[in-house]
Amino acid sequence: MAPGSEMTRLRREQPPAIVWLRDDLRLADNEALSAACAGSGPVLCIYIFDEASAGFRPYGGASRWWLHHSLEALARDIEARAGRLDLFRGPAGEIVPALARAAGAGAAFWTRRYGGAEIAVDSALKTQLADAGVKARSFKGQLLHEPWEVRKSDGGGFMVYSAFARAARALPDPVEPVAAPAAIPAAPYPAGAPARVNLEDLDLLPAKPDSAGGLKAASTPGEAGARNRLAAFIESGLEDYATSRNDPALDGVSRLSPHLRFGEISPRQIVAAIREADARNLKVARGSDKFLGEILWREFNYHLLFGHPDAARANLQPRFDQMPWRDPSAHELAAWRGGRTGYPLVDAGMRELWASGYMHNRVRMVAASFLVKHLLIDWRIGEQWFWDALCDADPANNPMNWQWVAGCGADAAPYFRIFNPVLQGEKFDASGEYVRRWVPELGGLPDKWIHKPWLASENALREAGVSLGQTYPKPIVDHAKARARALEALAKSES
DNA sequence: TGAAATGTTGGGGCG
DNA sequence: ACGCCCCAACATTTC
Repeated sequence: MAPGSEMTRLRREQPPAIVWLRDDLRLADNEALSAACAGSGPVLCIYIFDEASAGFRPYGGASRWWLHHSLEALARDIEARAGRLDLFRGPAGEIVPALARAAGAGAAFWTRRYGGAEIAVDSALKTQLADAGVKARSFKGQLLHEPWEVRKSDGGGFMVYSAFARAARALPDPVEPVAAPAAIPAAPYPAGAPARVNLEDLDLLPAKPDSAGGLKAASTPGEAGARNRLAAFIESGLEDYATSRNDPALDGVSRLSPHLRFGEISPRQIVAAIREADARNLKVARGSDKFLGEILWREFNYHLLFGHPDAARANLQPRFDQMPWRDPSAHELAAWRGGRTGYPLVDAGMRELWASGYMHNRVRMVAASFLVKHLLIDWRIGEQWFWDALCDADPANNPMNWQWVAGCGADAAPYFRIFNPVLQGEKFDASGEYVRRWVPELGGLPDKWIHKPWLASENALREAGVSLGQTYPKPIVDHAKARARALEALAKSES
């Protein structure tokens, strides 16, 4: 048996394989990485920070923070297996071929993406690399099933979630996740290749160090953090998931969304872990089924993105193009963004978002509905804010969920389905714990008034130390009037 | 994964 | 004892 150093030497004489990591920042269940490591040559692991290619949407601030730490963790994990992660900045369509040429690469592998601009870059690249004699191959990894694998009987794509989910559930479970490669033998960095950058050069962290404080406290970006999060959720959250998921004060959801967004964990790994938990403990069946349904909402949103690459801009239902959105005033936009609308549940959610880069899903629906329906502001304005502020903002889920709330999406809530933020609060945050956590100036109010302080008596307000209009705002719109206005606007847009 | 308005039913107070 | 009314509770319809 040749000593390790001899094997390394022989391996380094072979042409290297490039693994282009994008939204799959993990070593386990990464078929592109495994394929590269299974070859006879060394491996060039690369990440390209690309906001230069046509149609690429710049990352939001919270996503940049997460990405920074995720790349940091990924580089460390790769180095622990004798590999190296090289970072680049610029248009991927130029960097990858230039690198392949300089390195004399024999192959290039990556995990598929589903946005319009991303597909355009990847498919052009595949052709270009093949023409240059480089074996380019893409893999499934971001989804359980490719959009073209879940089809209606007429071959078309689904526009209704329940039908999509039924079809997806009828497919065989995806293959078992593949293990992380034992070693990722680094190829020497080739002379004449595009210039590498340091992580710090990408400038992904906010200028004011303190503004990321809430993010740091709440999460651990990276593959190990994702794995721990999943294990903790299965251990303590899965059994009661079906009900706990609606209570924003509880730790009742998985909080895997930012890990999934950057591919630190794959949906295949999640499903495999759920199945295993099901087999081990019968009591989690209900929760795991519900959770699988949420994973399938994510799949559905990517399915829609694949069929509607312009969905971050264009209404999926064209009749909404006539919707008479109001020109938002700076004041009401600031009130919504800053959590000062006077509706405690909305304000708690918007403050959680700003402070932590996350918002509980139940509250996302209410806060989004408030912007679109109570303030009659174009959903795209809210979508952009969430894109900037959410660590988990991704090109499929963020636009599709906003369209769902606004009523213009696929299988959307009917436009007239208008959330009452008071009733939603009383139903899902009955104890007011969530509101008190994020809107502490209302903390002294009794449960009865915590979601509608403007109806409390002068006396109750005084005892709680609340002065409406001073320590906490009065509602910026009246619910009943705003509801009537929204319904009227819809009727107008349909006429 | 709505909320509000409207309709229906039945118990109980009351003359 | 009976009819009338009120209204809570639930069901259905509408937005």
